[in-house]
Amino acid sequence: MRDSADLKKAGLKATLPRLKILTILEGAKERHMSAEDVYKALLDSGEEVGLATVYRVLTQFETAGLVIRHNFEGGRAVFELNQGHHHDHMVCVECGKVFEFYDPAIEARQRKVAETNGFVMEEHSLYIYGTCDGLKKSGVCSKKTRSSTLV
Amino acid sequence: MRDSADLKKAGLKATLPRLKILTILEGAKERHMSAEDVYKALLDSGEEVGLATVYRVLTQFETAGLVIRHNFEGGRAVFELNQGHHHDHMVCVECGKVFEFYDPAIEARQRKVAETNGFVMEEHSLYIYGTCDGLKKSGVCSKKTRSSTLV
DNA sequence: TCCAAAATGAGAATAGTTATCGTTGGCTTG
DNA sequence: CAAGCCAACGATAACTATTCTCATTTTGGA
Repeated sequence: MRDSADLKKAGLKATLPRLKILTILEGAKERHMSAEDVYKALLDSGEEVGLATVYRVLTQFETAGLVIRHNFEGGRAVFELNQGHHHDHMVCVECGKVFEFYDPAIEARQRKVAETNGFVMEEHSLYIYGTCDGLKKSGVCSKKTRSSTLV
Repeated sequence: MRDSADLKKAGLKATLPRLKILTILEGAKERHMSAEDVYKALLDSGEEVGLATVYRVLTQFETAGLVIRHNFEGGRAVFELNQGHHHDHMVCVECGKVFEFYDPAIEARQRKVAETNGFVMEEHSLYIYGTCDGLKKSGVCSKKTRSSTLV
């Protein structure tokens, strides 16, 4: 559970809007939210926070390492709390759900490729797009209209 | 060298704007161009093509499999001619240059991960962001202001 | 050559995001 | 505990990338 101490540690004042946004990110059922999603969640819980502030704070959180920004297909950025352990993503193009995975072999090969080419890797992103058919059978994929949810 | 035959094979009329755009994509020094880049290149070579047409045609080319669209960090889409052989990308955050690579082991592991999780993979994208220090020594990295070129 | 259908170009419209600026609030000092 | 400074906020304007609209022009076949 993050609180004002985490904000101060990140060099940010512990203001009300920042704490509220942090709370939303922690309590959300979907770990990956767009700025708009966070804004709507705030409104739904009766909080008065401007959209501009949401964008501003999310960017500050990203800079501070508290959240990670993703640019999935579609041009809309999504954010997730940085839980410390790196992982990659599989995005279902049918239902828009995002699944996380970690593969040591892939990580190792990426470092190898960068090194071999004299490239100093700062970060990397790997997204697998497809349909969660197998998962769908178990009720996970709710089959919304394609690309309506995927951002 | 692509020509009107390739367009017809893709189910597209061989119109002048389409041929011009194809020519630009083939002749460009940078294989990865944004719609704006293509538009400017057309103007520079004295061609009269509207920006809307560039966007429209690039999307049609993508659908037809002639080009591949990438969403690098920064929210701007870039396009490259589809040369048939799949590859991933390393993007230099200093000079904006894009390097391509192909690693069979990574490809195999990705398929494995998708399969293991009951996920039917349609496509995937792997981007490594960093600095081409080693390459820079050999004069490849021109060290422009950071992120001005990277899109 | 003629025509219908498809494509184009100019500009309006949209979506997502960032910048501006007067007001508010957190926090330190007295 | 009050005062004040500066960072942060909220509303909204501005911006960037992209798509849509629609009147005009091309393309490719009859």
